Amino acid sequence: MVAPARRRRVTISDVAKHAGVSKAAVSKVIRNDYGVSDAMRERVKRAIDELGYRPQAAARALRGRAFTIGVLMRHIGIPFYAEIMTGLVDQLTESDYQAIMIQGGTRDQTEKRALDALIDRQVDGILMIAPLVGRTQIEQVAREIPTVVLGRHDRSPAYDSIVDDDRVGSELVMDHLIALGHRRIGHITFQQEHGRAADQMPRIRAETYERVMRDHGLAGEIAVAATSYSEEGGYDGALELLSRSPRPTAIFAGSDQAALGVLAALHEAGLSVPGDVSAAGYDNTRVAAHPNIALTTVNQDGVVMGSAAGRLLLERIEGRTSAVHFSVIPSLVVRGSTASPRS
Amino acid sequence: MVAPARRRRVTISDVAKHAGVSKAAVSKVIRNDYGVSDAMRERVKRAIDELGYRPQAAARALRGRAFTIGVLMRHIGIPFYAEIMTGLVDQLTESDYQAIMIQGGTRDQTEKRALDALIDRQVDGILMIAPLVGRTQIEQVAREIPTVVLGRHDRSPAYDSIVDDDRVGSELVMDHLIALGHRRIGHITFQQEHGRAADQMPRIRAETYERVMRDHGLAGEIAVAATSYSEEGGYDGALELLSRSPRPTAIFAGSDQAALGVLAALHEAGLSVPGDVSAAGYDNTRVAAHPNIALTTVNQDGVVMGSAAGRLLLERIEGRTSAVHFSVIPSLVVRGSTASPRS
DNA sequence: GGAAAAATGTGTATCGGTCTACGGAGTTGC
DNA sequence: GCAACTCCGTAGACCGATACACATTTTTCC
Repeated sequence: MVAPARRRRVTISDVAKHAGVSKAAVSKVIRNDYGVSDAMRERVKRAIDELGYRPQAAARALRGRAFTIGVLMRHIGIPFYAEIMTGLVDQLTESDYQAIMIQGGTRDQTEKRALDALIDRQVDGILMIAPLVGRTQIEQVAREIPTVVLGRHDRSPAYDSIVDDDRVGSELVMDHLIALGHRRIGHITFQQEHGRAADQMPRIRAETYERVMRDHGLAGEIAVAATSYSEEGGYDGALELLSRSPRPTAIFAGSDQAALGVLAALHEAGLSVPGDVSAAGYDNTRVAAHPNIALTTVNQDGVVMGSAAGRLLLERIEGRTSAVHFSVIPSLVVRGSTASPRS
Repeated sequence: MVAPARRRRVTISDVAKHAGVSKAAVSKVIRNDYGVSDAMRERVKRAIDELGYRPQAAARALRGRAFTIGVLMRHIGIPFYAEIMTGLVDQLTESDYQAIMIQGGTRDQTEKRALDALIDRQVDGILMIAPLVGRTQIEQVAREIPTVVLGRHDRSPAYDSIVDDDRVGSELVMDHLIALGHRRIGHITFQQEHGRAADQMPRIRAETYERVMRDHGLAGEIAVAATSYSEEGGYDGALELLSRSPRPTAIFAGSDQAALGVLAALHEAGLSVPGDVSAAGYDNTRVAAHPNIALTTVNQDGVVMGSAAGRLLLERIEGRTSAVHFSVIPSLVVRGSTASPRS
């Protein structure tokens, strides 16, 4: 058994010595800086290969860039976030930047801690996915680090934002249900913990639901259960809505997760879908397509959103200061969970 | 509109000046080092609070520790990984360490790149979740950085490992199916790309399946479809198994994802579950519990595994060099997707 | 052919922490 | 009362890169 022998990592000095040039020259080659002859480049590159040198991010960060993009998300395991990451990673793969992720959790405080952790690690850019913290806090961060916010409808000159057009998406669902002949349509929304949530996505979906109802003269039929976008939230919300009399003939859940809870509640109540009650969600998560679920839902292209986020971040890192707001138009995916109500 | 005015971050020197002490003293207080009087500690802590100082990880990393744990995973959006992270974060929350995640993707090469990215970022410890790279490569990493591997059955003195006992889990499923009276039981496994996969989890599950079949005198009924653990893999594998004549009365898929594909294939083929064919999975993912799916599966406690990973990493960082191998005993969750075959 | 300009390479301060070595004050022991 | 020891605080080298200033060589242009 060999002793641990934790041998020292190869540094830029080693490369310089091995190539017989200065540290500065090596650094220039690495960064593709101006003032390097072809011969020098060749020579240094060979030395780098021979020694297997890779620059140390911490040292670079201290002086220049860390070549790191930080992604703040509530939790991994959310299928839609995975799509976003796919787009982001795809976009960054051409560049020298690497994406790292950190979980913010569902509480203001833990999210703040995670955000600080990213800042302390000197990331060059931050992508916040549906952050909880207030707008002023985001702006404060954005003043120091290029920032892109995904999934919030408040705009700011300090950062870029990417949203799905939740008004359009919600209208698609509602128009579909109403065209099928539904009138008693319930909605399940997410009751945020803190602050003025007016700009947040659940609020937009809920408001659009109410507006469409009113536009069709169904103001009296409006029924909103304010729970959460989780499966439990959908379950509880469905129970609440089903307890009304007469009960709704359709339920529009603000997220697919919640819609899964709705389906579970309907199943337990012995109600058939879509025979007794139609159900629709939002997000077009993977599982919604499964034939045992077959959920009508709204598709927002997470991959496109993620790759846009990557592009915007790189632009900002390169120096852009004007804010860009990017909106993705969603589409309706009709499946077996919706049909005309029994007359 | 105010100019960007990107003001300089508060550094340890600022704190030292503000408190009227040396940098070294501040550093000692931060690190809880020996040789600090109560008065000094008090004074420095107040200065830190007043200035809102937070140490910069890059600078710390260069000389000491980065207080960062890196987690390498194939992809986020896998529900079981989310459980692991919950356990890990929970364990680390007491410490000063932060977990960051990075996606390795499904190819050897991209995973290597992600792993290098973590190393370049000077993480103090690495958790590899079901890594693709070979054992020798892992050992090479582990020689330099405390490493815990989750989900691989090969052991090494160089790193700690955490596994679900896949033999036990697979036996639970198989014993259950056989007790119900099934004899023609098919299995869907994951055909790894590279190398000797003997120590990898899919292989263990497949081997256990075959062993149990043989033990019950069913060697002639063994039918394995080698596709992948994804939903597509399950779908394709199910089609392959169902094309046999006579067709199997039960399918044991190596993962819940694959089992979802099996259910989809059965649905499309017009076969009822569990009437015509029983189906079982492995992982007890969230969706398996949904009444529309109701999948019999194996539960492995991801939270426990994640928190164990955190504990082991912290221990190694503190200096432990002996290897620890942690095994979690899974349990069977019986749901509606399995029943006795029609006689 | 010589001055100006451009190209190329090097020396070294610097980023923000950590950590070792050391100095001075206070305590203990005999 | 003096040596030995402990305790507390500071100075300054150092980690591994970047980037600025500058020296030297080469090219360009009349």
